[in-house]
Amino acid sequence: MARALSTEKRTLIMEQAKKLFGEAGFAATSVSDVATACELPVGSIYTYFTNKEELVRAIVEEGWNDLRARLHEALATEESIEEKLELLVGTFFPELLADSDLITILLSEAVEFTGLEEKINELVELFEGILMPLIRSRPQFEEYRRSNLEAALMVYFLGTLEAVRITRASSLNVKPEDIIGFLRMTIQNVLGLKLNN
Amino acid sequence: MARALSTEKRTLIMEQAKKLFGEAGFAATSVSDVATACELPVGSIYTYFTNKEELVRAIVEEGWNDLRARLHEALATEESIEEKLELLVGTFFPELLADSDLITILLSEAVEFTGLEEKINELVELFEGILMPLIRSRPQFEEYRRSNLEAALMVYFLGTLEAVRITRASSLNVKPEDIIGFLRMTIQNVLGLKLNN
Amino acid sequence: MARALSTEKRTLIMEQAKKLFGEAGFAATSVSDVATACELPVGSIYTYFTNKEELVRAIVEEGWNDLRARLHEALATEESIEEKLELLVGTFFPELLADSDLITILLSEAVEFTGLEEKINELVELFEGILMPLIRSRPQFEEYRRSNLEAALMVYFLGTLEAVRITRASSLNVKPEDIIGFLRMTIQNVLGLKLNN
Amino acid sequence: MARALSTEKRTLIMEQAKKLFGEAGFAATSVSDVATACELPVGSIYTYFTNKEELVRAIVEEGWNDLRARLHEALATEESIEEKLELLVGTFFPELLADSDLITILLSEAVEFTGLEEKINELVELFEGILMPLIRSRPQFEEYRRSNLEAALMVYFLGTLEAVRITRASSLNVKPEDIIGFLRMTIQNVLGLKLNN
DNA sequence: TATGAATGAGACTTCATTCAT
DNA sequence: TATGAATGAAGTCTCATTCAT
Repeated sequence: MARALSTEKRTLIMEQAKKLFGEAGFAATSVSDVATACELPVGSIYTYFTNKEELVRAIVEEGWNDLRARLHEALATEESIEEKLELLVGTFFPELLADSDLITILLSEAVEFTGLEEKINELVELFEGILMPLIRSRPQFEEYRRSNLEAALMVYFLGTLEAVRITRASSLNVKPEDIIGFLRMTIQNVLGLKLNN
Repeated sequence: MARALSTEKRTLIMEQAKKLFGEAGFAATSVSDVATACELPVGSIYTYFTNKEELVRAIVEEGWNDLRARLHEALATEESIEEKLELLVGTFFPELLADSDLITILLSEAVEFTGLEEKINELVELFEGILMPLIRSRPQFEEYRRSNLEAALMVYFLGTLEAVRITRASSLNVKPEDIIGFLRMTIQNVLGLKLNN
Repeated sequence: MARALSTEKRTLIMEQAKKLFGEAGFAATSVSDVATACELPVGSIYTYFTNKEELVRAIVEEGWNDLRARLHEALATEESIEEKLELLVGTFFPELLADSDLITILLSEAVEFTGLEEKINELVELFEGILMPLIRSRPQFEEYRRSNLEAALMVYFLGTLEAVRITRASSLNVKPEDIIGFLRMTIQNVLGLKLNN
Repeated sequence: MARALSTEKRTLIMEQAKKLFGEAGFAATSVSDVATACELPVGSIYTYFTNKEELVRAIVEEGWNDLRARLHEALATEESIEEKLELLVGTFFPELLADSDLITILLSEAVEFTGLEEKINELVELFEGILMPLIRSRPQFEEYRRSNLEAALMVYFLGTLEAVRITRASSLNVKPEDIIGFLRMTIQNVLGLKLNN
């Protein structure tokens, strides 16, 4: 039998590519760059990925699936709205924000191969599902219901991601913790809930 | 005597390039593409701009300066916080959001040539300047002061821009008006101000 | 003891390769394409054939040998010139023309690996052998004898093959039957023989 | 003003490419090979031709157009069928057959980019136009009319071209003159005309 | 100043063949 | 014997920029 496709090699390629795409950008990183970083011949990249696009797609998809899987698993164990929101703000977002390469890739050029749109949609729907009972039960949220909860959630999510990307390689002194802090505060103030960190 | 460089040509180049960069992306648009769109020889691009980078830089800089100039001029005529905020939310942002090419360019790939960071900083500082008196005067905003007003503003601004970019070529049914609506509502609720549209 | 190479597999490979080489061309068909069409691993191709060239060679050689064997066998049972020619025109050529993949391979690119030249020579000699008695016996064929019977036969044979190849994937409404019809008519008119279909 | 596209360079590229495509085949000749033969950088090939396909296309088209133009011009000055046929057989075909690179290219792999089909069609129609009056006037050609004059002409034309191609790099002692001789003899015998060389 | 052909590095990708398993 | 991952040379093409005219 021939050598089996090496999971390690595949992982190595994805790691190195993610780093390079994140740091230098998708367009600015050549397949050769990736190969060099892996100390692998160029051809090998193509035994693991059909082409450059598939490579980004795989990076994003596997990164996101991983995050989502852990989120849904954790979510299943929590009952109250507060606990669920705390999970998002206390665990999911910190994890996501720590992965600035993934964020940069999600946000930049390759939107077409990256499906940012659908990922955001997913989060929006998840959040809506969590918040709906609350919103329905309180008349003062009427306005949110009528107006665009969707727009609001997009702004918060995308703003959070962008803030991390921009902040990253710049002199700005805003840190992921600050952003998480803001999100937590907003949830508490706007929804009138008390999260217990 | 040498003829002066034609302002018209320069403007034409910037317009066409902005359109192409916005629609297809900076990396995916060649200098020749720009020349073709202008019905101008490639060489001409280089008599007006040192290189491709300078061209984006100019597009972003002039677009932004224009926006900023009009904003500051208008701001000078308004006195109250409410009026100033209304100006931002009722005029500045709608104008900015209408320019989806500029937004796409600001946000994508070319961050390095684009100075998104400093533009956001500028807005943040402007906003802080407007809000500071209010925040100082009301103890319940204490929390905002300590925590990250900066982070908050970045999330709102960048989220707004990203939402427009993502929404643009996608099936999402969120529209610029919805986003503006959300911003206005947020200002009113969070700051306890009444904007009169 | 080592298992013998499977004849079935070898045949399968040759069939699929012939189809692909015929349809898409030798250069445009990769060894992997062949393997895929066979639902066989690439390596298998190389246990049956030294390399891609040997594969074409084998396809052509075996296809041709088969045709020739049947022709010679049949020819042995026929006595008269008329019967022999009828065999060629009524059986051999129709069979050959039905195999458009073989024809395409014989004629295209890979002439070097294909030995078209010698195949044509073979046919020419066979034909000359059949016709010589006739030609010698009739003074009006003098001209043919002096001039180039060889050239004539090459034109007829190669023209027939090319016509089938060209006709194949095109809008031309010439069909193999038409070509056979033309050959039969020509034999009758030029040689003054009556073939009885 | 910039340098004008050099006709000489374009011609040089076409000449070298024609030679290489003719000798080694289209697939076996790389664009780099062409560039090297021209002592030109690879990029330059692409300032004169969109891609490799366009290059063959241009070679074939210009070669064929040239031939055709001269043929039609000459044809216009001839009145009788005999003179017209003599022109074809005495001038056009010899010229075409002398250009074995063109013939090889026309016949091999690149049929798709080469339009052999339409070229043959053109010749067939031209010939039919010349012969029709003759055929209509003589009852013994009835058979030709019903059956496939088209098939016949295709076999003669394609056979002629193929014979030259095959003959070319092989040990066969059939020469273009022999083929032309055969064609002339056939015309005289079949049509009962006397061509005066 | 204006032009656009010229350049050549470098991008992505394919593929025949080998060889570890 | 069977497998199919590994390889790396080579192929086609693009493109920012220069510079002869």
